[in-house]
Amino acid sequence: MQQQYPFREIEQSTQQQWDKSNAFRAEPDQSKPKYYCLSMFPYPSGKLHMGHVRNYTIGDVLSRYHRMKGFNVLQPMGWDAFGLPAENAAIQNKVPPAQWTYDNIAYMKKQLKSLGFAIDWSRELATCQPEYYKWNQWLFLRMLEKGIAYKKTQVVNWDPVDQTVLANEQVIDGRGWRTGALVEKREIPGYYLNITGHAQQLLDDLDKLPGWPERVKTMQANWIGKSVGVRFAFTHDIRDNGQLIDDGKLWVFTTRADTIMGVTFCAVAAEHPLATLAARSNPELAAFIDKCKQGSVMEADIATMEKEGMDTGLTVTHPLTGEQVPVWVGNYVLMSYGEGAVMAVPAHDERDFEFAKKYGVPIKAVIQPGEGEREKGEGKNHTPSPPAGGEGRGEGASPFTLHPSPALPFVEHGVCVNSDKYDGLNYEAAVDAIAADLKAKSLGDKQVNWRLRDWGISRQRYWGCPIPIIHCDNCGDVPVPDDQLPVKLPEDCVPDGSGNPLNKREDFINCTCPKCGKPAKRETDTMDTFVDSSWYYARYATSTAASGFSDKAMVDAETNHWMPVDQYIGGIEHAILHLLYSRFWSKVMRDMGLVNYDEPFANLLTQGMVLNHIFSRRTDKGGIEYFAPEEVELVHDEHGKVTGAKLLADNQPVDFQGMGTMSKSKRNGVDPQALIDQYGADTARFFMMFAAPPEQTLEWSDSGVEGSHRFLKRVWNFGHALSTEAPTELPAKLNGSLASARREIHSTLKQANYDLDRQQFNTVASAAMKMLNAVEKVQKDAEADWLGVAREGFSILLRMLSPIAPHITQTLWKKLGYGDDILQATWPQPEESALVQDEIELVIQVNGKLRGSMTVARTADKSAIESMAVAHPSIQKYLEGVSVRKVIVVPNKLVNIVVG
RNA sequence: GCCGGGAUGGCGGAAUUGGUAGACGCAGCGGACUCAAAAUCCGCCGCCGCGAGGUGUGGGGGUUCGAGUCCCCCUCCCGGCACCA
Repeated sequence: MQQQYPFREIEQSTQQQWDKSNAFRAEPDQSKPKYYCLSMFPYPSGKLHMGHVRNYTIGDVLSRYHRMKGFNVLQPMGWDAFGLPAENAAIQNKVPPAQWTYDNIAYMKKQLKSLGFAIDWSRELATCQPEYYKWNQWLFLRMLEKGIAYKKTQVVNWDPVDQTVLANEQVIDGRGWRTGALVEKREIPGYYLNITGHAQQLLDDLDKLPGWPERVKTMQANWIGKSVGVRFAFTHDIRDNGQLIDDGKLWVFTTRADTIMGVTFCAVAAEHPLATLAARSNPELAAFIDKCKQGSVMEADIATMEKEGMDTGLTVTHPLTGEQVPVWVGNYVLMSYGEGAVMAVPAHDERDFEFAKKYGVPIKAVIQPGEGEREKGEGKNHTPSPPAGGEGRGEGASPFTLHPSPALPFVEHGVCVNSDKYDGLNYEAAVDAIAADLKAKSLGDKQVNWRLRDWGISRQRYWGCPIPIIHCDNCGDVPVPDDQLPVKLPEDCVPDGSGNPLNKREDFINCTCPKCGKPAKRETDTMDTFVDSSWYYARYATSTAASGFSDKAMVDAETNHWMPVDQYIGGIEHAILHLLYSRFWSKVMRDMGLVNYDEPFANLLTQGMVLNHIFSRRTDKGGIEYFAPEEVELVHDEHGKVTGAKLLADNQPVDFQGMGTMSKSKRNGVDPQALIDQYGADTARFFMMFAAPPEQTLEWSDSGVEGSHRFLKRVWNFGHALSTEAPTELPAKLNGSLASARREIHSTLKQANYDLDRQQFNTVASAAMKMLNAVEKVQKDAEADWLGVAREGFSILLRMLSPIAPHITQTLWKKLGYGDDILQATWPQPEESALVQDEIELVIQVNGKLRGSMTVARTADKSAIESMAVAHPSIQKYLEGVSVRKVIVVPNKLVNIVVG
C-alpha cells in the first residue's frame, strides 16, 4: 500500500522547526567564507506573483546549496514599501497608504514563509519605516554639504497621470515609464544628485564586474554614453531686437573634428534659438518646426524616418576657414543632446550625406583611407575601423594601394586631404591640431560629452521619504539638523487624487527655522523611490545583534563584513536604473568613508520572465476578448501535436496568440497561492527550477507542475518504502549490475555538481529525477545487497534535491535516520572509485557514421582497440571492397574507421 | 537602422574542450491492474521506410577522420537602444 505524500503537514512542521531554531539567522563567522545572497526586494503590491516565486526560489537554491557547501550564508528580505500604487489604492479604497502597505507586507510575508525560504527574518526592513528612511535623509544632507546634491529649477518631465516629475530615465519614448502617459514639459524646482560626476567611474568600474551578464554591462555603458570630441563655435552677428543671440556663437559638438574642413552646412534642432528667430519671419519654416516638435519619437519609426530639413536663410562663419556656412533646421538634431546643433559634413557622415543629397547641399570630401586602411565593403557597408593601435592591419591585408576616391560617404577614420595645413594628418593628429587651433582662437576645445544626466530625486508625492529641508523667508532653504532626523512622514493621510496631501497638513508643514528660529515651512516633496532601493542591501548587512538595526549609524563594520553581495538576483528590467543608482550610491558612501567596497554586487543573475499561453477571440464589436488558460482546452491530432484550442464553455475555437508575460489584461496569470495550496511549496519550487534555466523565460505548464508533483510523490513513496527496511551499510564489494547502478548515481551527482556551480538548475532537477529512476530500479531488481546501494543513493538524492525541495528532503532525511537536520549534512561528492568501469562500451564509426559498438576492457590499449574494431562483425559489410586508411581512437568514447 | 542573444522532436528543454544528437520531463500511443474510472505501474515514441536502410539540430557553403558545437554568407525570432553629432 502506498503512503500518501502529506505535503501540507510536512511543509508546515518543517517551517515551524526552522522558525523555532532560528535556523537561518546569520551572524558573521570568521571561520567560514561568507556568502551574501540577495534577491531584489518586492514592492508590497498585495500578493506574490509568479515572478517573485521564481526569483526567490533561485536565490534560495543558491543560499541553501552554499550553506551545505560550508559557506556562512546571509539571505535577507525586506520591502520596497514607498511608491505610487499605495496612493492609488488609497484613492480607491480610502485607506491610508501606510495601512494598505503594512497589511500587504503582512500577507506577503506569510506567503514567503509558506514557500520555505531560508531567510534571516531578523533583518527584515521596509523602506517606509522612519528607522530606515532617516538614513536617506541623513545621507542626502551629507551630499548637500559636499555639493553632490543641489537644487535647481529645470524643465522637467511631468507625468500628467501620476501628477509627478519623472527622471529622464523614467521617460520611455516620450511617455511615463509607469503610466505610459504622454509626458509634458514643466518648470519646477527640485533636488538633483550629481551622478554625472561619477560617470567615468561608473563606466570604468564595469570592468570590475566579471560576474555580471555582458548585456547588462553594455546597457549601462550605453546609458552612460561617453563620447569624446571637440566643442567649438561658429561665429555670427545674428541679432534679435538688437541683442546678439548666444553672444554671437553657434556652439556644436563633434566626435569628428578631423572633418571640420568638410563642413558645408550646420543643422540646428527645432527648439534652437536661431531656428526660433528665423521662424518668426518665415511661416513656412515655423510650420516645419512645429512638425518637427510633434514628430514621432518611437525608435523604430525614427530609424527609418526620412531626414528632413529647411534652410533658415541664416549663415554663420566657419571658425577656421572664415567661410559662410548656411544654417538649416534638421529633424534629426536633438535639442536635449550636446548643444542642440551640429556641424554637417556630408562626405563623411551618413545622415548628413543623405540630407545633402536630398536638398542639393554641396559635398566636400576631406578624408581618404589612410595607409594600410582598406575600404571595407561597397558603398554603404561601413564596418567600424579596427581598434586604435592596430594600424589597420587586417588579416591578409594586401600591400597598400591608392584609394583616390572612396565611395561617399566615407565614415571611417583616414587621412585628411583638401584640408590645407591639416593635409596628411591622421585622425588623432588632426583632432589634436584642430582643437589646438580652435582653442587659440577661444572658439573651442576638446570635450567629453555624456548622455547620462544628473538624477532628479524630487517627487511631488505623498508616500515617499520626506526631503529634509525647511524653507525660511529669512534664511532660504535650510537643511534639517541631524538631531531632528528623521523628518517623519505622517502615516494617516489619505490622498484623494488632487496632488500631494502633505500640502494640506499644517502640522507637518509648519515648523521653526533651525537657523533663525522664526516660523518656517517644511519641504513637502518626497524622494524618488529609487533612492530607497539604492542602499537597502547595505542596511541588511549591518549588525542586528543588539536588538534590530542601529539608530546611531547608517551602516557599520558588519556591513563591510558581508558586502559586497556575492549573488544578486532579479529581473532584467532593472538592468539600468536600479543597478546604476545603487552603484552610484555605493561610490558616494565609499567616498564618505562609510563603506569600503567599490561595487555593491559582485555577481548578478537576471532571471527570465514567467510566460503563459494567451487565448483570445475577436468580439462582434471588433474588440479582443481574452480567456484564461483554464477556460480553454487544447485540441491535438493523433501524434499529440496541438492543432488548435477551444473554449470549454461553448466548445467553439479560440485563437492561440502564443506565449506572453503573465498579466491581468491578457488574463493569463496564475496565482502562486493556488499552486501552493494545491501542490505545496516543494512542487512549486521544483517546477520553477525544472522548467527552464534561470536566465531564460519560463513557460507555464499545468501538466509540467503535475509532473513535478508526481516526481515528489515518487520520492516520498520510495522513502517510505526504504524506511520499512532495516538500515544496511554499503557492502565492500558489489556485483556488476549494482556497481553499474552505483556508477550511474555517482556520475549523475558529478554532473549535477557541475551544473549547480554554473547555475543551471533545470538539469540539477533532471539529475534528481534520473537518480530516483536509478534507485527505484535497484529496489525493483532486489538483488542481494540492493539496500546498501539504494540507501546510499537515496541519501545523495535527498541532499542534492534539498536546496530545491527542502521540506520533503528534510522530513525523509530524518525519517530514514540519515541525521536530524539535512541543513547540517555535508554536500555529497562523487566517489572516484564508484565511477571507474572495468569494461567500457565504445562506439564504432565508419567514416564518421555510427555502425556499431563493442565492449572493451578499461586497460585495453589503442592498437588492441583498433584491431578489435576492424574485426568487429557488425561492421564487416562496410569494409568490403574498400581499404582502411586509418583508425582514430577517442579514449572512452569511440573508434572511427576511415575507409576509402 | 545599430548593438546584444537566439533558432535542436508534437511541447519545455539536454548535449563541459568538436566525438553515440534528442538526457530529464510533458503530451501522445499501446499494455497491466480495475466491474469501470481515477491513481499507479510497464512498454513505445525525431522524420521517411514493411525492412535493410536513409535522413535529421533555421537555410546555403567551408574546415575536419568526425560539426548542434568552429569559419563565411543568408533568413527569421526575441531583447536593448541613442538620428548622440
